[in-house]
Amino acid sequence: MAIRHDNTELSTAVQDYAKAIWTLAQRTGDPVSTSAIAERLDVAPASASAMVKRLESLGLVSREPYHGVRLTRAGERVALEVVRHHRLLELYLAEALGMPWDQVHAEAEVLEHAISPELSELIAKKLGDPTRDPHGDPIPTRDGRIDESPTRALADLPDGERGRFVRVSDADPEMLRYLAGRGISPGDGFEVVSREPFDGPLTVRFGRKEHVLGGALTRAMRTAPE
Amino acid sequence: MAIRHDNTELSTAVQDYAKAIWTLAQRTGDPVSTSAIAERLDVAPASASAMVKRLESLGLVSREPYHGVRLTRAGERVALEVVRHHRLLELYLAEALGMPWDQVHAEAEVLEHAISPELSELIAKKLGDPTRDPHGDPIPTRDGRIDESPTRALADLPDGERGRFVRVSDADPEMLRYLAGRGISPGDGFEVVSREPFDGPLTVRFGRKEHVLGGALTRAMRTAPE
DNA sequence: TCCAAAGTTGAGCCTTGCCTAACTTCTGGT
DNA sequence: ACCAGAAGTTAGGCAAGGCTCAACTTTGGA
Repeated sequence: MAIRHDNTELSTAVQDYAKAIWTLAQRTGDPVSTSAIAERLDVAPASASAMVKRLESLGLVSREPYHGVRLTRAGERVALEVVRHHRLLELYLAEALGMPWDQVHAEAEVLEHAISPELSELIAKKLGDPTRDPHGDPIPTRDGRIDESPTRALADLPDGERGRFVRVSDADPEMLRYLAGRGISPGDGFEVVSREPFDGPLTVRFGRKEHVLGGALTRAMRTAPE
Repeated sequence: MAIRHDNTELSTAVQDYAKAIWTLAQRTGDPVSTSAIAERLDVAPASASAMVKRLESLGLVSREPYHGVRLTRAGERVALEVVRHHRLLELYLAEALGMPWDQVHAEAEVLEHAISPELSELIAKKLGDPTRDPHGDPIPTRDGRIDESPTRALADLPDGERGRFVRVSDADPEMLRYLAGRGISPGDGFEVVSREPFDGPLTVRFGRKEHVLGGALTRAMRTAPE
């Protein structure tokens, strides 16, 4: 039985499902529910159910009917390869080609399915085999490993807590623009100065400057201990 | 009636048909036959016939049943955009990323359908808005113009003729490797020293060195007057 | 003028990916 | 311990995209 080492024969839909399942499994490690997949990919639950069966027949997931789905090692490799492509591309487009940050995600979303493994390695080499993309997300290695130290949402930190802002979702260009406009980037240290009650804004100091940041934003911003 | 300025909504098959028709029309300018398209794309004539009707309904070709097909201006724009993408990508992959020449074509064949107009312009800018790709093929401009000065096959030149080797088909990696290995590149001047009869090899001088080149090769090598 | 080659049409197949509707299974609150 | 509602699955279907073969029509050169 041949083991698949190349995603090129998998439809982009299949790759997207693998990626979605991987992402959803990230937080908890638990099996991923059909409805979560359906919601994330914006399809009907029945469609997700059917596609998941397809992935199973491809050996990419193991499935316990009614109890969710997990990626097999093969499925994880597929997902990590897509994620690696995506993050390398984001970094490359922004850094080597000067593409505006808020366009980078959409472009990578398409190209991640189109580039060959060879090209992705050339890009990685050109970038000096980076381990993080511009959003602070870790880049899986060629052989399917990834640094997944857990992070906490900025919104969940108590007053006075210090930490390092490590990453922010790449899916919302607005946030990127907003943070970039304020000079805040992944890697920066910070201290939570104060928080308003009832999901109110946080006041956070980055370097010398204090910023007042709203709820949606501080929930998207992930932090690590200093 | 909206004029389409973006290929992204056209399937890659449609784009490939437009490109094929454009390429086939290059030599003669005459309408392109169904069988020529079918052969080039390696499908049955009936398939090509059907697809061509689809292109017609998209306004990309005008068709005279039984008498071939021509690209409309809109169709030509589509084809030229794909060709521009392809050639920019080839150049970029080879030059900026150091991808081996013989892989460049296959990679570009896929990516030409995936990159956004924005990315293609960033690439063009990075390359200094080049007018020729590594094979010597002219690169269409953003607005759909292309330098199409006619060329002659090296094989067709008489003894003693001088000229400039301007381009070679990018479809055959073998030829590229072979020529590169001998230090012959598009742009080089040459003189035909002698030719053997019955489709025999040509002896051609490039700079100081004389090379003996076979029929298939010298038919693929296009030349311009010095 | 006639016939072979080229082109077209018709019928159909297969894959992908999605949907809705109806059914089944699970789960938590009483 | 039960059962209602939530979550998941199956069944049936549809539309688009591309392709095939077989049979028919048109064309154009000998």
